[in-house]
Amino acid sequence: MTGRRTRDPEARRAALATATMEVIAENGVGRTTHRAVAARAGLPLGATTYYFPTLDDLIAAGLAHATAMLRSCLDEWAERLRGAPDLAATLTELTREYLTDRQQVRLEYELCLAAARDARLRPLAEVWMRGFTDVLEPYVGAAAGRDICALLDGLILLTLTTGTDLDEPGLTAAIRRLTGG
Amino acid sequence: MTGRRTRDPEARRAALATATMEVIAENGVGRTTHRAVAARAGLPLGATTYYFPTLDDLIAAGLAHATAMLRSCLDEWAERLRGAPDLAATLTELTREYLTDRQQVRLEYELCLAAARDARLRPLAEVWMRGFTDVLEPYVGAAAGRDICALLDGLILLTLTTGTDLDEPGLTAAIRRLTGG
DNA sequence: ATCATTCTGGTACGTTTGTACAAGTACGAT
DNA sequence: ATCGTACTTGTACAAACGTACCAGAATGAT
Repeated sequence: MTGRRTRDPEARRAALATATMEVIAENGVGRTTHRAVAARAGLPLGATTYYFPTLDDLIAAGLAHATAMLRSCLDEWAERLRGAPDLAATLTELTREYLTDRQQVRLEYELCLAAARDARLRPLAEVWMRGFTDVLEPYVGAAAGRDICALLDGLILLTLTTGTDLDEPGLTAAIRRLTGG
Repeated sequence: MTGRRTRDPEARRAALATATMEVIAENGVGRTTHRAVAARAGLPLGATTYYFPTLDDLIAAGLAHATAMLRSCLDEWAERLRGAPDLAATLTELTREYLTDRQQVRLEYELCLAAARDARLRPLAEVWMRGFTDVLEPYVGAAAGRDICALLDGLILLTLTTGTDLDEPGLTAAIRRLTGG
């Protein structure tokens, strides 16, 4: 606790990671540049290379920050599911809420695609992929958990690419079927 | 049928679209450049801007070419399903085969993400999204068709990002559950 | 107070980028 | 044969790129 004002390296590092995440969500990994990140963070260009030697490092930091957000999102989901009387209905509602921030949703798929192309990023992508099935597992078992996760991912992708809305009753029914109900 | 040898504008246009598709699959939409496409097509740089005024046009042509391939892929799937005794098992087998070419799979998700970012590309993405559910609809109905499509998309994404193999028996069982069997 | 260290911010470099263009070549119509 | 049009290709250029670097300011240790 030093009460700094002018200098705060950790805050800068975090600000750069956040800004990178936002640029990735907006422009995609492939169009993420030092200058765009610096501008969004309100920091000079040199700050990006000072804290992250290469562009790949910067992007990895942005994606890591994104997975940290996803993880906290998962924690919230886990808690909401804990006391839920109707698992399928609750999952549907959570999905609906998740879809309100399309920027964030795009980010998730940017992460997946980046991990598909660069194996070093796979641990990050698995936080989301495996993390969600782990949340579901106690309720429905490992197999159904993975299936439901896949179903949600696919439906989210569908609404994202077609710009349509989620068919909530249909989703609830599908989840029930997958749980063997 | 003119038997040209030296000049063939349509062949060049097609070669550029194909090359663009390949570059997108390898590097992603965001890292697709005129020069990379020209090099892969074995054509001079100027050819890219002659046939496609801007980079966006070139990329759109590459994605359109990709959807054309996806459509023919869908046709093949439709035919294989037509005489299949066991729908779920056949779909699992088709998915397994589809996953052998990861480059092509990545391309599909590049298309989805590009469509999510640029509404003008949505008609292309819908060829795949809706096309597959249309193939399934006669067998399982519209709702289950969409759910199975989503399930497959999600599982394909999972295997793509984690680098793992498909759980074939699990997929077959999940499809059976979604069809109400 | 001094000093080594760490952080800051601006500038600079060589490369790669999208796009424009001009000079030249092939081809269909006449 | 010739002529206009369509195609070809190499080159050019300004902008943006990743990265390197340096002079200085702030900081903690002494």
